[in-house]
Amino acid sequence: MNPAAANIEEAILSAILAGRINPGTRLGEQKLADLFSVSRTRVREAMMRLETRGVVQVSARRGWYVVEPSADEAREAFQTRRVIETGLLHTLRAVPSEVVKSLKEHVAIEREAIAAGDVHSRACLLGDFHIHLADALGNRLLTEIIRDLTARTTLISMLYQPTEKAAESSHDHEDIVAALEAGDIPLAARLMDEHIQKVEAGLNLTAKPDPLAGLRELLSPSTFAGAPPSMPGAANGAHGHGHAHTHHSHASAKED
Amino acid sequence: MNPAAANIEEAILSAILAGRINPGTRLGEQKLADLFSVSRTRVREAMMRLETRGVVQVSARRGWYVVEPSADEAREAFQTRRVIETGLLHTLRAVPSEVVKSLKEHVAIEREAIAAGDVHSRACLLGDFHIHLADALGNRLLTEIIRDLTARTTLISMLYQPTEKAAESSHDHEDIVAALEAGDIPLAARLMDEHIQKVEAGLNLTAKPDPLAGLRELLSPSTFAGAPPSMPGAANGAHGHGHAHTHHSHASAKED
DNA sequence: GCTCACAAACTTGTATACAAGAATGTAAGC
DNA sequence: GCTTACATTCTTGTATACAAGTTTGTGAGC
Repeated sequence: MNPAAANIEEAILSAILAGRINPGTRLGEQKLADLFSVSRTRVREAMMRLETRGVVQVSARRGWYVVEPSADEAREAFQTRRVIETGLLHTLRAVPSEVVKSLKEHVAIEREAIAAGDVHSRACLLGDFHIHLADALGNRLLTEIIRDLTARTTLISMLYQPTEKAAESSHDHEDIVAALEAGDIPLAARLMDEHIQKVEAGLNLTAKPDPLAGLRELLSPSTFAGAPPSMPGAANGAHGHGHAHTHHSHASAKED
Repeated sequence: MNPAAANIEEAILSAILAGRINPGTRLGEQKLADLFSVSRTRVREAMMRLETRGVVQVSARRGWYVVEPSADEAREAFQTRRVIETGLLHTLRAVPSEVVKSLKEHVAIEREAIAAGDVHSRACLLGDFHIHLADALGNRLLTEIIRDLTARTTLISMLYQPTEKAAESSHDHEDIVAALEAGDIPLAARLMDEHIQKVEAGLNLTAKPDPLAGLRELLSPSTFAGAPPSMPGAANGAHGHGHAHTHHSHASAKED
């Protein structure tokens, strides 16, 4: 595969996994081409690959956009994750001690990031746990599948998750690792199942994603100070920033 | 997505699933472009997508080739299928009666094809069973993942499977459906696990795929009659077609 | 007769030019 | 002042031309 195109692909995917790119973000071909110092051809190649992997979409002659999964797609993604990750644990007969060890280390790093209030790496690490688990088994194919799925669920969380529950997720991870260490694989599988269901249940899938989310963010109170005078078309009720809307998107909303 | 490119992609994928394309087959850009009456650009688009999905590979300035999975990759693919398909069954609490019904119909069609000796559609249907099962659950994402995996395992079977075991596979399918109908989902999951393991065990993964398989086929006895006279470089031992080689590839070797 | 070096043909890799359409800005009409 | 029609600009869609490399074919030399 082309190294340059692979770089772009990987850069975008890992940015999504890290919660640095919001769903709905527009990815212009020329801008990416300039940024990576390659021609549009390469960028298009990377984008088409990402489209196949389900993380971006093209709108004809308008541009490439990071996907904004619908509620239905969100349910499918979570169901698929449950199927695969519990299936993974069920299939195992024993977990190698090195794997348990590296998972414990991962959880420790998670806790550290949470304790330190490091929102950014925390979000990244929480999603990474599952990838790490698959990776530890040495099945590259399965790892890649879970990685793509995690990118999806990360975006979903950013769209539908109203609150942060990082500590809780990390606690779940800890329990799963403990069960694995104790050799109680059915328990681990059950915990994993419950964990993913819990995360899904924490989402507000009835609230449709707000197509204006990006704009609203720009109009939030903190940025009002620097706003240009006499903003035209501020056809809003006068509640300052109120806007009774159940949904709000925030940068590092990833939870799992 | 581009309709023309999507057609090419789908045509190639379903040909693989049907066992009509052998692993290692070369897919020239220009030839495909002529065949589908599109430009190379579109063909390349489809090929890159298929590469992302793991069914073709490009060899620099030589061409695109249908993948020939290594023994390691074969193990990964089967492990992944076991994980996902048993996970799928384990996750279920109940199976809707319509799903059972459509699965029974599918198995009936399988048996018919086998009884009629219809090698071609039989191979296609056997792989289709699993896709059908996923599809019946209405999860498009999961269906697509299993579809791609099935393409992989089909190619693997064509490379490593020395014998045909179609009837056996269909019998397994029947048992699985029976368990589902009886509502005994854990049993169905166990049967599925055993089924996939059995298919994998039926492969000869120690025998390295023969890079000359395609050539050997062309030199098989049946085609010898019409062979051009005084074939140059027939540097073979004089055993007619013997060639003590553990592996031989045949067109419709798909088993599952 | 066999091997090796060179040339020709063929195939993918990449960039670029231009076409087609969408979004935006502008001005005329009511 | 507001709406609507049109022109402009920006972005992707597509094809094509050429570059780069691989394979095949040919002939000279031993």
